[in-house]
Amino acid sequence: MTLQELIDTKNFINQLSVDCAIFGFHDNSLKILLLKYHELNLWAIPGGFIFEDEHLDDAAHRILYERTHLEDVYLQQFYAFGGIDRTEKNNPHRQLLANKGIEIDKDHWINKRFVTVGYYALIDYTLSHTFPDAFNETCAWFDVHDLPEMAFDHKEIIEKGLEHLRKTLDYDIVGSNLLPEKFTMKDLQNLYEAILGEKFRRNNFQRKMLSLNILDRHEKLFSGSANKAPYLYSFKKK
Amino acid sequence: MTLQELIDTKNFINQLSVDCAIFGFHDNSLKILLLKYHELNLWAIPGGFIFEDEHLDDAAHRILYERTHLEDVYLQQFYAFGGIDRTEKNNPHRQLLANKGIEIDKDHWINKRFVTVGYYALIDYTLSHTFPDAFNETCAWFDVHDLPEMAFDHKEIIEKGLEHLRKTLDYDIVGSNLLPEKFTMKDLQNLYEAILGEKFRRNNFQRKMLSLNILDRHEKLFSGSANKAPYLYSFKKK
DNA sequence: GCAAAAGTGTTCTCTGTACACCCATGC
DNA sequence: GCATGGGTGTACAGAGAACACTTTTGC
Repeated sequence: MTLQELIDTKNFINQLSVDCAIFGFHDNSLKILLLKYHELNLWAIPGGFIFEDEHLDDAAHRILYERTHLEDVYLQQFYAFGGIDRTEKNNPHRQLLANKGIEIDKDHWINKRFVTVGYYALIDYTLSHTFPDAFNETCAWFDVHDLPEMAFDHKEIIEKGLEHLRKTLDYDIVGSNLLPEKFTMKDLQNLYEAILGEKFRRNNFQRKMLSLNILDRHEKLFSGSANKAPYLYSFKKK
Repeated sequence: MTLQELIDTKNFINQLSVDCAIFGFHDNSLKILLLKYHELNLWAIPGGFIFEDEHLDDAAHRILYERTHLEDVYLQQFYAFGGIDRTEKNNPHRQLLANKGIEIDKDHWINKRFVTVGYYALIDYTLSHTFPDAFNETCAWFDVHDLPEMAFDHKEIIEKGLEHLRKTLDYDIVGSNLLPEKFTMKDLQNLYEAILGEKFRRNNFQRKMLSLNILDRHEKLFSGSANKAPYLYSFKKK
Protein backbone atom coordinates (compact mmCIF):
# COMPACT_ATOMS: atom_id res chain seq x y z
CA MET A 1 0.00 0.00 0.00
CA THR A 2 1.37 3.41 -0.94
CA LEU A 3 1.16 6.43 1.30
CA GLN A 4 -1.44 7.94 -1.03
CA GLU A 5 -3.56 4.77 -0.92
CA LEU A 6 -3.22 4.74 2.85
CA ILE A 7 -4.51 8.25 3.36
CA ASP A 8 -7.36 7.61 0.91
CA THR A 9 -8.55 4.56 2.84
CA LYS A 10 -11.91 5.27 4.46
CA ASN A 11 -12.73 2.16 6.47
CA PHE A 12 -10.08 2.35 9.14
CA ILE A 13 -11.04 3.07 12.72
CA ASN A 14 -10.01 6.69 13.23
CA GLN A 15 -7.41 7.50 15.84
CA LEU A 16 -6.70 3.89 16.68
CA SER A 17 -3.62 1.92 15.64
CA VAL A 18 -1.60 -1.17 16.44
CA ASP A 19 2.18 -1.27 16.87
CA CYS A 20 4.27 -4.43 17.11
CA ALA A 21 7.58 -4.72 18.92
CA ILE A 22 9.39 -7.66 17.31
CA PHE A 23 11.92 -9.30 19.59
CA GLY A 24 14.67 -11.63 18.43
CA PHE A 25 17.80 -13.08 20.02
CA HIS A 26 21.27 -12.96 18.50
CA ASP A 27 24.86 -12.62 19.64
CA ASN A 28 23.78 -13.10 23.23
CA SER A 29 21.63 -10.02 23.24
CA LEU A 30 17.99 -9.21 22.82
CA LYS A 31 17.29 -7.51 19.50
CA ILE A 32 14.37 -5.65 18.05
CA LEU A 33 13.45 -5.42 14.38
CA LEU A 34 12.99 -1.82 13.25
CA LEU A 35 11.86 -0.27 9.99
CA LYS A 36 13.48 2.83 8.64
CA TYR A 37 11.74 5.53 6.64
CA HIS A 38 14.61 5.92 4.24
CA GLU A 39 13.99 9.51 3.31
CA LEU A 40 14.04 10.28 7.00
CA ASN A 41 16.48 9.44 9.72
CA LEU A 42 13.72 7.84 11.75
CA TRP A 43 13.14 4.24 12.81
CA ALA A 44 9.89 2.69 13.92
CA ILE A 45 8.35 -0.58 14.98
CA PRO A 46 5.88 -1.86 12.39
CA GLY A 47 2.42 -0.43 12.93
CA GLY A 48 -0.80 0.15 11.11
CA PHE A 49 -4.50 0.73 11.32
CA ILE A 50 -7.50 -1.43 12.13
CA PHE A 51 -10.39 -1.92 9.73
CA GLU A 52 -13.81 -1.09 11.12
CA ASP A 53 -14.81 -4.76 11.18
CA GLU A 54 -11.55 -6.44 12.01
CA HIS A 55 -10.57 -8.20 15.20
CA LEU A 56 -7.79 -6.28 16.94
CA ASP A 57 -5.62 -9.41 17.11
CA ASP A 58 -6.21 -10.08 13.41
CA ALA A 59 -5.19 -6.51 12.64
CA ALA A 60 -1.95 -7.04 14.55
CA HIS A 61 -1.19 -10.21 12.58
CA ARG A 62 -2.12 -8.57 9.28
CA ILE A 63 0.02 -5.51 9.94
CA LEU A 64 2.95 -7.68 10.93
CA TYR A 65 2.57 -9.70 7.74
CA GLU A 66 2.15 -6.68 5.47
CA ARG A 67 5.19 -4.94 6.80
CA THR A 68 7.59 -7.82 7.46
CA HIS A 69 6.07 -10.90 5.73
CA LEU A 70 6.23 -12.75 9.02
CA GLU A 71 3.49 -15.35 9.50
CA ASP A 72 2.33 -17.62 12.33
CA VAL A 73 4.13 -15.47 14.84
CA TYR A 74 3.64 -15.48 18.59
CA LEU A 75 1.95 -12.14 19.32
CA GLN A 76 0.99 -10.82 22.74
CA GLN A 77 -0.95 -7.64 23.43
CA PHE A 78 0.51 -5.71 26.35
CA TYR A 79 -0.76 -2.13 26.68
CA ALA A 80 -2.77 0.66 25.06
CA PHE A 81 -0.93 3.97 24.79
CA GLY A 82 -3.27 6.93 24.94
CA GLY A 83 -1.23 10.06 25.59
CA ILE A 84 -2.41 13.18 23.81
CA ASP A 85 1.05 14.15 22.55
CA ARG A 86 2.26 10.73 21.58
CA THR A 87 2.15 11.35 17.82
CA GLU A 88 3.37 14.93 17.95
CA LYS A 89 7.12 14.39 17.96
CA ASN A 90 9.05 12.59 15.21
CA ASN A 91 5.92 12.01 13.14
CA PRO A 92 7.10 10.35 9.91
CA HIS A 93 3.72 10.58 8.18
CA ARG A 94 3.70 14.35 8.29
CA GLN A 95 7.32 14.58 7.26
CA LEU A 96 6.86 12.15 4.34
CA LEU A 97 3.72 13.91 3.14
CA ALA A 98 5.53 17.22 3.27
CA ASN A 99 8.53 15.75 1.41
CA LYS A 100 6.27 14.35 -1.32
CA GLY A 101 4.33 17.57 -1.53
CA ILE A 102 1.05 15.84 -0.75
CA GLU A 103 -1.36 18.32 0.75
CA ILE A 104 -3.88 16.89 3.13
CA ASP A 105 -6.52 18.48 5.23
CA LYS A 106 -5.54 19.49 8.76
CA ASP A 107 -8.55 17.55 10.01
CA HIS A 108 -7.63 14.40 8.08
CA TRP A 109 -7.53 11.40 10.40
CA ILE A 110 -3.83 10.82 9.81
CA ASN A 111 -3.08 14.18 11.39
CA LYS A 112 -4.96 13.40 14.59
CA ARG A 113 -3.77 11.92 17.84
CA PHE A 114 -3.79 8.10 17.82
CA VAL A 115 -4.39 5.68 20.61
CA THR A 116 -2.19 2.69 19.82
CA VAL A 117 -2.40 -0.84 21.13
CA GLY A 118 1.01 -2.40 21.67
CA TYR A 119 1.76 -6.03 20.82
CA TYR A 120 5.04 -7.83 20.96
CA ALA A 121 6.17 -10.62 18.68
CA LEU A 122 8.76 -13.25 19.47
CA ILE A 123 10.57 -14.64 16.45
CA ASP A 124 13.54 -16.80 15.63
CA TYR A 125 16.24 -14.40 14.49
CA THR A 126 17.69 -16.95 12.09
CA LEU A 127 14.40 -17.34 10.21
CA SER A 128 13.64 -13.68 9.64
CA HIS A 129 14.29 -12.02 6.34
CA THR A 130 14.73 -8.32 6.62
CA PHE A 131 13.69 -6.62 3.44
CA PRO A 132 12.36 -3.27 2.26
CA ASP A 133 8.56 -3.12 2.02
CA ALA A 134 6.19 -1.09 -0.11
CA PHE A 135 6.97 2.02 1.87
CA ASN A 136 10.56 1.72 0.66
CA GLU A 137 11.85 1.39 4.13
CA THR A 138 14.81 -0.67 5.15
CA CYS A 139 14.79 -3.01 8.11
CA ALA A 140 17.43 -3.87 10.65
CA TRP A 141 17.89 -5.49 14.00
CA PHE A 142 18.94 -3.31 16.92
CA ASP A 143 20.01 -4.09 20.42
CA VAL A 144 17.11 -3.17 22.70
CA HIS A 145 19.49 -1.12 24.81
CA ASP A 146 20.96 0.78 21.88
CA LEU A 147 18.10 2.19 19.85
CA PRO A 148 18.38 4.80 17.08
CA GLU A 149 16.19 7.90 16.75
CA MET A 150 12.66 6.53 16.99
CA ALA A 151 9.37 7.73 15.50
CA PHE A 152 6.57 8.80 17.82
CA ASP A 153 6.79 7.27 21.30
CA HIS A 154 8.04 3.96 19.99
CA LYS A 155 10.94 3.87 22.42
CA GLU A 156 8.54 3.91 25.37
CA ILE A 157 6.39 1.26 23.69
CA ILE A 158 9.41 -1.02 23.35
CA GLU A 159 10.35 -0.40 26.99
CA LYS A 160 6.85 -1.21 28.19
CA GLY A 161 6.69 -4.33 26.02
CA LEU A 162 10.00 -5.55 27.37
CA GLU A 163 8.80 -4.91 30.90
CA HIS A 164 5.65 -6.94 30.22
CA LEU A 165 7.75 -9.72 28.71
CA ARG A 166 9.89 -9.83 31.85
CA LYS A 167 7.01 -9.73 34.30
CA THR A 168 4.98 -12.45 32.61
CA LEU A 169 8.01 -14.52 31.68
CA ASP A 170 7.09 -18.00 30.52
CA TYR A 171 10.20 -20.10 29.96
CA ASP A 172 8.46 -22.31 27.45
CA ILE A 173 6.88 -19.62 25.27
CA VAL A 174 9.84 -17.26 25.29
CA GLY A 175 12.44 -19.96 24.73
CA SER A 176 10.62 -21.87 22.02
CA ASN A 177 9.90 -18.72 20.01
CA LEU A 178 13.22 -16.94 20.34
CA LEU A 179 15.61 -19.87 19.94
CA PRO A 180 16.12 -22.23 17.00
CA GLU A 181 14.70 -25.74 17.21
CA LYS A 182 17.77 -27.11 18.97
CA PHE A 183 20.03 -25.20 21.32
CA THR A 184 22.49 -25.70 24.13
CA MET A 185 21.88 -24.97 27.79
CA LYS A 186 24.31 -22.08 27.45
CA ASP A 187 22.20 -20.57 24.65
CA LEU A 188 19.15 -20.81 26.87
CA GLN A 189 20.97 -19.22 29.76
CA ASN A 190 22.29 -16.40 27.58
CA LEU A 191 18.75 -15.72 26.39
CA TYR A 192 17.31 -15.40 29.88
CA GLU A 193 20.25 -13.36 31.08
CA ALA A 194 19.69 -10.97 28.17
CA ILE A 195 15.98 -10.64 28.84
CA LEU A 196 16.17 -10.31 32.59
CA GLY A 197 19.43 -8.35 32.67
CA GLU A 198 21.05 -10.50 35.34
CA LYS A 199 23.59 -13.29 35.53
CA PHE A 200 22.90 -16.80 36.80
CA ARG A 201 25.18 -19.58 38.01
CA ARG A 202 25.70 -22.04 35.20
CA ASN A 203 25.02 -25.13 37.29
CA ASN A 204 22.02 -23.78 39.17
CA PHE A 205 20.45 -22.54 35.95
CA GLN A 206 20.84 -25.96 34.38
CA ARG A 207 19.24 -27.72 37.33
CA LYS A 208 16.36 -25.24 37.35
CA MET A 209 15.64 -25.71 33.67
CA LEU A 210 15.80 -29.49 33.84
CA SER A 211 13.49 -29.53 36.86
CA LEU A 212 10.82 -27.66 34.90
CA ASN A 213 10.44 -30.74 32.73
CA ILE A 214 9.93 -28.77 29.53
CA LEU A 215 13.09 -29.84 27.69
CA ASP A 216 14.08 -32.89 25.65
CA ARG A 217 17.77 -33.78 25.59
CA HIS A 218 19.29 -34.76 22.26
CA GLU A 219 22.72 -35.61 20.88
CA LYS A 220 25.81 -33.66 21.84
CA LEU A 221 27.04 -30.71 19.83
CA PHE A 222 30.68 -31.19 18.74
CA SER A 223 31.92 -27.73 17.99
CA GLY A 224 35.57 -28.67 17.52
CA SER A 225 36.65 -26.77 20.60
CA ALA A 226 38.85 -28.35 23.20
CA ASN A 227 36.25 -29.06 25.84
CA LYS A 228 33.38 -31.33 26.74
CA ALA A 229 30.63 -31.20 24.12
CA PRO A 230 27.33 -29.81 25.42
CA TYR A 231 24.04 -31.59 24.89
CA LEU A 232 21.50 -30.09 22.52
CA TYR A 233 18.00 -29.53 23.84
CA SER A 234 14.62 -28.72 22.38
CA PHE A 235 11.32 -27.76 23.98
CA LYS A 236 8.86 -30.60 24.43
CA LYS A 237 5.97 -30.59 21.98
CA LYS A 238 2.56 -30.24 23.57
CA MET B 1 -25.57 13.62 29.63
CA THR B 2 -28.74 12.25 28.09
CA LEU B 3 -28.77 9.52 25.50
CA GLN B 4 -29.78 12.05 22.87
CA GLU B 5 -26.90 14.35 23.80
CA LEU B 6 -24.57 11.36 23.71
CA ILE B 7 -25.46 10.30 20.19
CA ASP B 8 -25.23 13.91 19.01
CA THR B 9 -21.69 14.31 20.31
CA LYS B 10 -19.27 14.62 17.42
CA ASN B 11 -15.84 14.78 19.00
CA PHE B 12 -15.54 11.27 20.39
CA ILE B 13 -13.07 8.86 18.89
CA ASN B 14 -15.22 6.49 16.85
CA GLN B 15 -15.27 2.82 17.74
CA LEU B 16 -13.12 3.24 20.82
CA SER B 17 -14.36 3.14 24.41
CA VAL B 18 -13.22 2.67 27.98
CA ASP B 19 -14.83 0.35 30.53
CA CYS B 20 -14.06 0.28 34.25
CA ALA B 21 -14.42 -2.73 36.49
CA ILE B 22 -14.84 -1.34 40.01
CA PHE B 23 -13.76 -3.76 42.71
CA GLY B 24 -14.70 -3.46 46.37
CA PHE B 25 -14.48 -5.73 49.39
CA HIS B 26 -17.36 -6.50 51.75
CA ASP B 27 -18.67 -9.41 53.80
CA ASN B 28 -15.47 -11.32 53.11
CA SER B 29 -16.03 -11.40 49.40
CA LEU B 30 -14.83 -9.46 46.40
CA LYS B 31 -17.58 -7.27 44.95
CA ILE B 32 -18.02 -5.36 41.76
CA LEU B 33 -20.11 -2.22 41.28
CA LEU B 34 -22.56 -2.56 38.41
CA LEU B 35 -24.97 -0.13 36.78
CA LYS B 36 -28.41 -1.22 35.65
CA TYR B 37 -30.24 0.14 32.65
CA HIS B 38 -33.54 0.26 34.48
CA GLU B 39 -35.77 -0.14 31.50
CA LEU B 40 -33.78 -3.21 30.62
CA ASN B 41 -32.80 -6.22 32.64
CA LEU B 42 -29.16 -5.64 31.83
CA TRP B 43 -26.22 -4.71 34.03
CA ALA B 44 -22.95 -3.16 32.94
CA ILE B 45 -19.69 -1.84 34.26
CA PRO B 46 -19.41 1.92 33.81
CA GLY B 47 -18.04 2.82 30.41
CA GLY B 48 -17.87 5.69 28.00
CA PHE B 49 -16.13 7.29 25.11
CA ILE B 50 -12.86 9.15 24.65
CA PHE B 51 -12.67 12.68 23.32
CA GLU B 52 -10.43 13.17 20.31
CA ASP B 53 -7.90 15.11 22.37
CA GLU B 54 -8.14 13.40 25.71
CA HIS B 55 -5.58 11.17 27.39
CA LEU B 56 -6.91 7.64 27.64
CA ASP B 57 -6.24 7.57 31.39
CA ASP B 58 -8.02 10.91 31.81
CA ALA B 59 -10.99 9.52 29.92
CA ALA B 60 -11.12 6.57 32.28
CA HIS B 61 -11.10 8.88 35.31
CA ARG B 62 -13.69 11.19 33.77
CA ILE B 63 -16.02 8.34 32.85
CA LEU B 64 -15.71 6.87 36.32
CA TYR B 65 -16.53 10.25 37.84
CA GLU B 66 -19.45 10.98 35.52
CA ARG B 67 -21.10 7.66 36.12
CA THR B 68 -20.34 7.01 39.80
CA HIS B 69 -19.03 10.32 41.22
CA LEU B 70 -15.94 8.52 42.44
CA GLU B 71 -12.80 10.66 42.52
CA ASP B 72 -9.10 10.08 43.18
CA VAL B 73 -9.52 6.39 42.55
CA TYR B 74 -6.78 3.87 41.90
CA LEU B 75 -7.22 2.92 38.23
CA GLN B 76 -5.18 0.37 36.32
CA GLN B 77 -5.43 -0.35 32.62
CA PHE B 78 -5.30 -4.08 31.89
CA TYR B 79 -6.36 -5.04 28.37
CA ALA B 80 -7.88 -3.85 25.08
CA PHE B 81 -10.81 -5.93 23.86
CA GLY B 82 -11.08 -5.96 20.10
CA GLY B 83 -13.41 -8.77 19.07
CA ILE B 84 -15.67 -8.03 16.10
CA ASP B 85 -18.83 -9.35 17.78
CA ARG B 86 -18.25 -7.93 21.23
CA THR B 87 -21.01 -5.30 21.03
CA GLU B 88 -23.50 -7.47 19.17
CA LYS B 89 -25.17 -9.27 22.03
CA ASN B 90 -26.99 -7.56 24.90
CA ASN B 91 -26.45 -4.10 23.43
CA PRO B 92 -28.28 -1.69 25.73
CA HIS B 93 -27.79 1.33 23.49
CA ARG B 94 -29.75 -0.19 20.64
CA GLN B 95 -32.45 -1.46 22.97
CA LEU B 96 -32.81 1.91 24.73
CA LEU B 97 -32.93 3.81 21.45
CA ALA B 98 -35.59 1.44 20.17
CA ASN B 99 -37.57 1.79 23.40
CA LYS B 100 -37.43 5.57 23.22
CA GLY B 101 -38.31 5.53 19.55
CA ILE B 102 -35.15 7.40 18.59
CA GLU B 103 -34.25 6.61 15.02
CA ILE B 104 -30.58 6.76 14.20
CA ASP B 105 -28.69 5.97 11.08
CA LYS B 106 -27.41 2.43 10.70
CA ASP B 107 -23.96 3.88 10.02
CA HIS B 108 -24.01 6.05 13.14
CA TRP B 109 -20.91 5.45 15.24
CA ILE B 110 -22.93 4.11 18.17
CA ASN B 111 -24.07 1.19 16.02
CA LYS B 112 -20.56 0.14 15.08
CA ARG B 113 -18.23 -2.36 16.69
CA PHE B 114 -16.16 -0.83 19.50
CA VAL B 115 -12.69 -1.63 20.67
CA THR B 116 -12.75 -1.05 24.41
CA VAL B 117 -9.87 -0.52 26.80
CA GLY B 118 -10.44 -2.16 30.18
CA TYR B 119 -9.44 -0.50 33.45
CA TYR B 120 -10.07 -1.66 36.94
CA ALA B 121 -10.66 0.53 39.95
CA LEU B 122 -10.06 -0.42 43.57
CA ILE B 123 -12.24 1.41 46.05
CA ASP B 124 -13.15 1.28 49.71
CA TYR B 125 -16.62 -0.26 49.81
CA THR B 126 -17.56 1.76 52.88
CA LEU B 127 -16.88 5.07 51.15
CA SER B 128 -18.85 4.47 47.98
CA HIS B 129 -22.26 5.93 47.42
CA THR B 130 -24.33 4.01 44.95
CA PHE B 131 -26.82 6.28 43.28
CA PRO B 132 -28.66 6.56 40.00
CA ASP B 133 -26.94 8.73 37.40
CA ALA B 134 -28.22 10.82 34.52
CA PHE B 135 -29.01 7.70 32.53
CA ASN B 136 -31.53 6.80 35.23
CA GLU B 137 -29.72 3.61 36.03
CA THR B 138 -29.48 2.07 39.44
CA CYS B 139 -26.24 0.79 40.93
CA ALA B 140 -25.49 -2.19 43.09
CA TRP B 141 -22.63 -4.30 44.32
CA PHE B 142 -22.42 -7.90 43.15
CA ASP B 143 -20.24 -10.77 44.14
CA VAL B 144 -17.73 -11.28 41.34
CA HIS B 145 -18.68 -14.94 41.20
CA ASP B 146 -22.40 -14.30 41.00
CA LEU B 147 -23.03 -11.79 38.24
CA PRO B 148 -26.42 -10.92 36.73
CA GLU B 149 -27.18 -10.70 33.00
CA MET B 150 -24.44 -8.45 31.65
CA ALA B 151 -24.35 -6.04 28.71
CA PHE B 152 -21.93 -6.68 25.84
CA ASP B 153 -18.93 -8.82 26.83
CA HIS B 154 -18.65 -7.19 30.25
CA LYS B 155 -18.51 -10.53 32.02
CA GLU B 156 -15.34 -11.45 30.15
CA ILE B 157 -13.89 -8.01 30.84
CA ILE B 158 -14.45 -8.48 34.57
CA GLU B 159 -12.86 -11.94 34.42
CA LYS B 160 -9.81 -10.63 32.60
CA GLY B 161 -9.49 -7.70 34.99
CA LEU B 162 -9.66 -10.01 37.98
CA GLU B 163 -7.06 -12.25 36.41
CA HIS B 164 -4.77 -9.26 35.89
CA LEU B 165 -5.35 -8.16 39.48
CA ARG B 166 -4.34 -11.61 40.71
CA LYS B 167 -1.27 -11.91 38.51
CA THR B 168 0.14 -8.51 39.31
CA LEU B 169 -0.93 -8.62 42.94
CA ASP B 170 0.67 -5.89 45.01
CA TYR B 171 -0.17 -6.31 48.69
CA ASP B 172 0.27 -2.64 49.38
CA ILE B 173 -1.81 -1.22 46.53
CA VAL B 174 -4.61 -3.75 46.75
CA GLY B 175 -4.86 -3.66 50.52
CA SER B 176 -4.67 0.08 50.97
CA ASN B 177 -7.33 0.73 48.32
CA LEU B 178 -9.81 -2.00 49.20
CA LEU B 179 -9.71 -1.81 52.99
CA PRO B 180 -10.64 1.04 55.32
CA GLU B 181 -7.85 3.04 56.95
CA LYS B 182 -7.53 0.63 59.87
CA PHE B 183 -8.20 -3.09 59.76
CA THR B 184 -7.34 -6.30 61.56
CA MET B 185 -5.03 -8.99 60.28
CA LYS B 186 -8.08 -11.17 59.79
CA ASP B 187 -9.66 -8.56 57.50
CA LEU B 188 -6.49 -8.49 55.45
CA GLN B 189 -6.40 -12.26 55.25
CA ASN B 190 -10.05 -12.45 54.21
CA LEU B 191 -9.36 -9.94 51.45
CA TYR B 192 -6.49 -11.91 49.95
CA GLU B 193 -8.34 -15.18 50.30
CA ALA B 194 -11.26 -13.66 48.40
CA ILE B 195 -9.06 -12.30 45.63
CA LEU B 196 -6.86 -15.34 45.19
CA GLY B 197 -9.56 -17.89 45.91
CA GLU B 198 -7.49 -19.90 48.36
CA LYS B 199 -7.17 -20.30 52.11
CA PHE B 200 -4.08 -19.49 54.14
CA ARG B 201 -2.97 -20.49 57.62
CA ARG B 202 -3.75 -17.72 60.04
CA ASN B 203 -0.34 -17.68 61.70
CA ASN B 204 1.72 -18.02 58.54
CA PHE B 205 -0.25 -15.28 56.82
CA GLN B 206 0.39 -12.96 59.75
CA ARG B 207 4.12 -13.62 59.70
CA LYS B 208 4.27 -13.09 55.95
CA MET B 209 2.47 -9.75 56.13
CA LEU B 210 4.57 -8.49 59.03
CA SER B 211 7.78 -9.49 57.24
CA LEU B 212 6.85 -7.33 54.24
CA ASN B 213 7.31 -4.29 56.45
CA ILE B 214 4.40 -2.41 54.93
CA LEU B 215 2.13 -2.30 57.99
CA ASP B 216 1.95 -0.10 61.07
CA ARG B 217 0.48 -1.67 64.21
CA HIS B 218 -1.95 0.40 66.24
CA GLU B 219 -4.20 -0.05 69.29
CA LYS B 220 -6.23 -3.17 69.83
CA LEU B 221 -9.80 -3.51 68.65
CA PHE B 222 -12.14 -4.42 71.51
CA SER B 223 -15.17 -5.89 69.85
CA GLY B 224 -16.87 -7.11 73.01
CA SER B 225 -16.46 -10.72 72.07
CA ALA B 226 -15.02 -13.21 74.48
CA ASN B 227 -11.54 -13.51 73.11
CA LYS B 228 -8.23 -11.76 72.80
CA ALA B 229 -8.61 -8.40 71.07
CA PRO B 230 -6.79 -8.19 67.73
CA TYR B 231 -4.44 -5.36 66.84
CA LEU B 232 -5.48 -2.83 64.26
CA TYR B 233 -3.12 -2.18 61.38
CA SER B 234 -2.76 0.40 58.65
CA PHE B 235 -0.53 0.58 55.59
CA LYS B 236 2.59 2.68 56.02
CA LYS B 237 2.50 6.05 54.30
CA LYS B 238 5.13 6.55 51.65
C1' DG C 1 48.91 -34.26 30.45
C1' DC C 2 46.54 -29.90 30.17
C1' DA C 3 43.24 -26.16 29.59
C1' DA C 4 38.50 -25.17 28.89
C1' DA C 5 33.86 -25.81 29.45
C1' DA C 6 30.09 -29.17 30.59
C1' DG C 7 27.87 -31.91 33.91
C1' DT C 8 26.88 -33.43 38.71
C1' DG C 9 27.14 -33.44 43.96
C1' DT C 10 26.93 -31.20 48.46
C1' DT C 11 26.07 -27.84 51.82
C1' DC C 12 23.87 -23.84 53.61
C1' DT C 13 20.28 -20.49 53.86
C1' DC C 14 15.82 -18.82 53.33
C1' DT C 15 10.97 -19.27 52.62
C1' DG C 16 6.83 -21.47 53.21
C1' DT C 17 4.14 -24.90 55.69
C1' DA C 18 2.37 -27.53 59.46
C1' DC C 19 1.83 -28.16 64.11
C1' DA C 20 1.98 -26.71 68.96
C1' DC C 21 1.60 -23.63 72.62
C1' DC C 22 0.59 -19.47 75.16
C1' DC C 23 -2.16 -15.10 75.85
C1' DA C 24 -6.08 -11.93 76.31
C1' DT C 25 -11.00 -11.37 76.68
C1' DG C 26 -15.90 -11.71 78.33
C1' DC C 27 -18.98 -14.73 80.36
C1' DG D 1 -12.40 -21.41 85.12
C1' DC D 2 -13.48 -21.78 80.40
C1' DA D 3 -14.39 -21.26 75.58
C1' DT D 4 -12.87 -18.47 71.82
C1' DG D 5 -9.89 -16.48 68.84
C1' DG D 6 -5.28 -13.76 68.56
C1' DG D 7 -0.25 -13.92 68.79
C1' DT D 8 4.12 -16.36 68.79
C1' DG D 9 7.55 -20.42 68.72
C1' DT D 10 9.43 -24.30 66.44
C1' DA D 11 10.42 -27.99 63.37
C1' DC D 12 10.35 -29.82 58.80
C1' DA D 13 10.48 -29.68 53.59
C1' DG D 14 11.63 -27.63 49.26
C1' DA D 15 13.85 -24.07 46.42
C1' DG D 16 17.67 -21.42 45.48
C1' DA D 17 22.50 -19.91 46.14
C1' DA D 18 27.39 -20.87 46.66
C1' DC D 19 30.91 -23.93 46.56
C1' DA D 20 33.55 -28.11 45.07
C1' DC D 21 34.43 -31.92 42.25
C1' DT D 22 34.33 -34.93 38.09
C1' DT D 23 33.92 -35.64 33.05
C1' DT D 24 34.70 -34.80 28.27
C1' DT D 25 37.07 -32.74 24.45
C1' DG D 26 41.04 -31.24 21.27
C1' DC D 27 45.59 -30.05 21.37
